Amino acid sequence: MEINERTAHWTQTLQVSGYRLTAARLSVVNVIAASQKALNPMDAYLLARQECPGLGLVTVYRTLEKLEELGLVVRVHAPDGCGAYLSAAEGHEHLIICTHCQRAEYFAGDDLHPLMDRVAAEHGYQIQDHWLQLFGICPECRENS
Amino acid sequence: MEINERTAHWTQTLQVSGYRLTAARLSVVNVIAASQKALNPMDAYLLARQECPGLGLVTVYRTLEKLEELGLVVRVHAPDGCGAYLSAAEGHEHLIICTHCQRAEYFAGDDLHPLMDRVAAEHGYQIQDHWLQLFGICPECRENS
DNA sequence: TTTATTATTGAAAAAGATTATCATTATCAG
DNA sequence: CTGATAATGATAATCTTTTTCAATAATAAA
Repeated sequence: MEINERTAHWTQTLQVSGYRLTAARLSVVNVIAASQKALNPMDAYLLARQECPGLGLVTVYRTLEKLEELGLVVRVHAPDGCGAYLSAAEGHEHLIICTHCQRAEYFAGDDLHPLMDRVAAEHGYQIQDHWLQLFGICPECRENS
Repeated sequence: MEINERTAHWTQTLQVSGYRLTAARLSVVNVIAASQKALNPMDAYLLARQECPGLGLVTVYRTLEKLEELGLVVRVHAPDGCGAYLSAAEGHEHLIICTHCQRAEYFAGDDLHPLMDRVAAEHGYQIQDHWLQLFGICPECRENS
């Protein structure tokens, strides 16, 4: 999705959901929607402050919470931290994350449902969700090292 | 692996690695090695205190850190928390975790290497690691609800 | 066994990250 | 414009994890 399209979608969703469009909130929306990298609250705070100088870190936390609740962003879990956020995928996709710079991309994987059904049957679990994530070094970071 | 076999293996590995075998450390080893569930430091602390009453929470953190460094336990990441530890699998396997009770089991999945190679090629990432985790309700928790 | 070395311990404090409180401000419907 | 109130940012409070440090206990050497 185009960045402008994404920010438009997010602001509209916020508005439709009864949330107000404030300068602080929009600065966080812009930063996250435009980022190719998973950002933690402090990252997002430092970037968004360039657009909204008075911004408080607490507002970043609150905005991320709302965006997640609306399904617009997802929290990214990685070996070195679990507090970063990324624009949500369209449809369910899997993630590949750069362990150097947190650049993340979605990919459409194999259909895991046969596997999930098999494991569910063999172990007796009722499966609710799954994660498939790859970790590695992105092309850009490979060059810079 | 049998629990006794596992604790023997862990204590031996600790010793061979130059670590001392203390009552506090062994109580944590016993608790984690015997647990079917992923335990966070506080869980492990409360259980291990039954065997070693004077135990301090800090020692649990330190012991888990060493066990992880030796590859004997792994840190489990889940939507509701990323600080729990589980006995490591023998060989690389994937995880299925109960979102109610943290019971976790390993399973041998499909070979993901073809997928990983494809994604690596398409996105230009040099892949280092991957996670495949399923989340659901274990048989026991299903009965109790 | 006894002793010396030093890794380990637990308590307390510190640091970091996240959440709650609250008076002030700003958005938006009317 | 104006009023209702959602949202803000500063501060404080929580919670988790790490650091510090003197006392203790495990191990190797005598």
